Amino acid sequence: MDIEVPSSLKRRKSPQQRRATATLEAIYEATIQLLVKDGLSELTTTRVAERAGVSVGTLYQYFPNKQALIYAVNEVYLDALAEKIKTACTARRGDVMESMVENLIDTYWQAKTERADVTRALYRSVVEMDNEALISAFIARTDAAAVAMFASASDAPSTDPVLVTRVILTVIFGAVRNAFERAVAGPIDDGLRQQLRIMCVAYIRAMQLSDPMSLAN
Amino acid sequence: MDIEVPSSLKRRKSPQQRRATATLEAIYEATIQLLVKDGLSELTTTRVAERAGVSVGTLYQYFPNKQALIYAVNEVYLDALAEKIKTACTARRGDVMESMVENLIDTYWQAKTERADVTRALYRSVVEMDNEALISAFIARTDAAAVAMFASASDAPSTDPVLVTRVILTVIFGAVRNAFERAVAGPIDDGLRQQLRIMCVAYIRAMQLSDPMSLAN
Amino acid sequence: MDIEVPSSLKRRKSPQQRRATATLEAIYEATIQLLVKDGLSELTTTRVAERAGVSVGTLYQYFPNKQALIYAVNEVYLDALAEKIKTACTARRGDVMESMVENLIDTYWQAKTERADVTRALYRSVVEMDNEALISAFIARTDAAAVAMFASASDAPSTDPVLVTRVILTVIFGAVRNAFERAVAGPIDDGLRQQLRIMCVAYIRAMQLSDPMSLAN
Amino acid sequence: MDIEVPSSLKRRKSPQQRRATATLEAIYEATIQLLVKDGLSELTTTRVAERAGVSVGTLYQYFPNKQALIYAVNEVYLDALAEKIKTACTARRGDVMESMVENLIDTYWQAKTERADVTRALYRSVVEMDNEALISAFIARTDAAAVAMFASASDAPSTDPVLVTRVILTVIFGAVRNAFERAVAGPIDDGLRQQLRIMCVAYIRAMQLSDPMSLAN
DNA sequence: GATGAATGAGTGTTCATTCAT
DNA sequence: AATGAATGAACACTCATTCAT
Repeated sequence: MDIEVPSSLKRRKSPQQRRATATLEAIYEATIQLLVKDGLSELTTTRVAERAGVSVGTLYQYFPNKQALIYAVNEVYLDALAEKIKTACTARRGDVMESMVENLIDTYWQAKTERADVTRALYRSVVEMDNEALISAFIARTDAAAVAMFASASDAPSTDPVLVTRVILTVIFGAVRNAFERAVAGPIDDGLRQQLRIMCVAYIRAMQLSDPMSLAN
Repeated sequence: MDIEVPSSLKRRKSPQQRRATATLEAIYEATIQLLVKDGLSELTTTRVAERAGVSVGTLYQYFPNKQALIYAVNEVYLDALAEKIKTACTARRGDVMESMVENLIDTYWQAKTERADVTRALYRSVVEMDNEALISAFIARTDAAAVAMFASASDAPSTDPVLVTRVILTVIFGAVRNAFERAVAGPIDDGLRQQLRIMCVAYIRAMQLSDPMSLAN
Repeated sequence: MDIEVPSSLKRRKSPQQRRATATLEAIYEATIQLLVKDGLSELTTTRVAERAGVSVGTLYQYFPNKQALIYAVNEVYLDALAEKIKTACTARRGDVMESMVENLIDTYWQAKTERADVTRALYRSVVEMDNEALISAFIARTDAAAVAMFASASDAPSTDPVLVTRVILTVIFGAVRNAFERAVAGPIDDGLRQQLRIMCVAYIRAMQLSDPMSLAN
Repeated sequence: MDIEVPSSLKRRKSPQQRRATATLEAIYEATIQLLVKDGLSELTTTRVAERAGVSVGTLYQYFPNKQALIYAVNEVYLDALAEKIKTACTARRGDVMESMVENLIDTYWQAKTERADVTRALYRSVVEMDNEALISAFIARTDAAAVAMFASASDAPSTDPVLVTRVILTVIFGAVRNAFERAVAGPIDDGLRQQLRIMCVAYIRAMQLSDPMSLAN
């Protein structure tokens, strides 16, 4: 189920010096800016280096190839996103299901929405083949965090909590992405968020009702 | 709201002779096959022509540029998909909400799933800029069809049927896409479909209950 | 000195039927129009055929290749021009040198100027290699006509009439071409014509004076 | 009156290192050689790079496109030519008209004649559209230099010195070009030069005589 | 005779990547 | 370590020409 990070995509050197970190940062930022501005097809290593204020040679000191650069940018983005979700999930441990889902939706929505242009740009850039590993990793992490959270719920339905969790995440992640596609370039329809909360809550209740355990109460 | 089809993407000539139709068909098929096999980044016009058994020149007689080819393939795919959904929606007019959603989910799921590799390949190929027009058109058509269907439901909730419809479609389309991303290359988890039905039904019931009209009864 | 017309540039069939003549005419006209409008580099056989209202196949029935088409257009143009000059030269036989030159200048000037855009377009299109044969032929014909005229002059200088003639033609043809280059796109400076007349007349007088024969008088 | 140099034709980088200068030199030389050998229509960027001993990529580092390459070659040629003329004009300041014209003719003739094959090749290559800017610039420079020279003549005719100058240059430049066309591939008829001198001198004398000022003497 | 779809060699141009300085 | 000039494989696309209908 896990997908190995292809070794050809690994960063070349870890930035141990302060200068290196700054350079790396500049390269990331330049990449994202260009992705937002012109899209993946217009992105060239030369252009990235130029905007980052370094030479192509330097860029290649940090990344073995273009692919790895895009991979890294997505990795940073998804890592941060996964981290936010994980934090949010940890904070709600022991709560009731409903507030858990609502919080989950809000966290994800907020994260995706606050820099909509970047979100859109990266949605498009992930297409490249080997980035699948990234997505798998992201999904694995978020699944784990959410499963742990929901399992700790005081009103957790006994029926297959993993399935329920996965369904909820699939719906949230998917719906948000679709919302981005619907809003070609403009702002994301915020009405959807409220409905998503209603829907997920309704789903949880339905699962709780169908639960043999809950009948006992 | 509508996005014009960029004229630069229009097909060059419509096939009027039988031979031309066959040629066009072969080009579409070749494109899809290559997209499935090697992905968008490996797709070259020469390769497509080769596999289609025609010369590059011929390919360019039908499509003004590579972009237009990919556009056309996606167009055919999305048109067929939209048509299927429309037909399914029309068939269920006057039914109750629940069976409508379930049918909608099954139809879409079936369509996306029966040639999973093609679905995946096209999900990836749509990235290219101007294909947004296609997606917008697809969304507009399916929204319209679904709105009409749900409006005809005997138990339609009076509250904002357009919103409800849009939410449902957003969730279905999004969840399915996410499911494809989760299943890197393998088969799509069919368990999700059942849960999606449950969730949407639960959502509809919730909407009906919150409906001021329904309280009257 | 004479350059053979390369056989590969010969027209394929002589238009014996009325229809053929009309077609040929249309092709010539279309070629010139396109040359004027977009220049040689934008000229394609398909485009010419299209504008001429025939199929490419038909065009190739009349011309073995694109080169031959351009050759033919220039040939028609230069033949007509040479003919005009010849006629003008014949008409002035027996006249005095001065009025001969003036008439020659006016005739050439008029011919080149009345459709300046065509003149310019053809100046540019002649570049193509094999068209040199055309120019040589044109020069040979006009030289001959002018030599015959000047030789018949009542005040012809005895010194090398061929040389004098050639010089005069070289200067006239050259100066006019240069005038076209100076007037990038606008009208040709008509002041030059008057000066050209003055200059050629002055030259002739100078030649007559330096003439040993004339000293005798 | 002035024509801007189209920015698309500008050289990409000016050579700052010694090696770069050598490379640029090699590219120019290769272009001219190929132009002389096979003409403009056979000139391909690959061929040029090959002969210059560099890769196409390198060529494109210096020139944004093929057009710009041809432009640059012509520019170098015309700049050098204009410079020669300017120098010659400056040197003769204060002289009498006759020796000025004769010197002008000889200078131009010499410059055009010493590498006749290159001259011929470039005459043909200028055709391409935007090179008009070059010609305009060349004409402007030479006009200015010649006007300044003739104005300084001790026997300058008072009547419209600009017109006289322009006429003389038009005739010289034009006649030389026509001489090249007459001599398809062989050497240029040197007899013409002598006649050109006679003609221009005769013209100047005529202008001086017609001059109201000169009657006073 | 006329048509125009099909051909495919050929061209300009890009851009990821390397490596001498 | 950093640079950026050089590389050249690869690609999209054109267009003169042919030939089956």
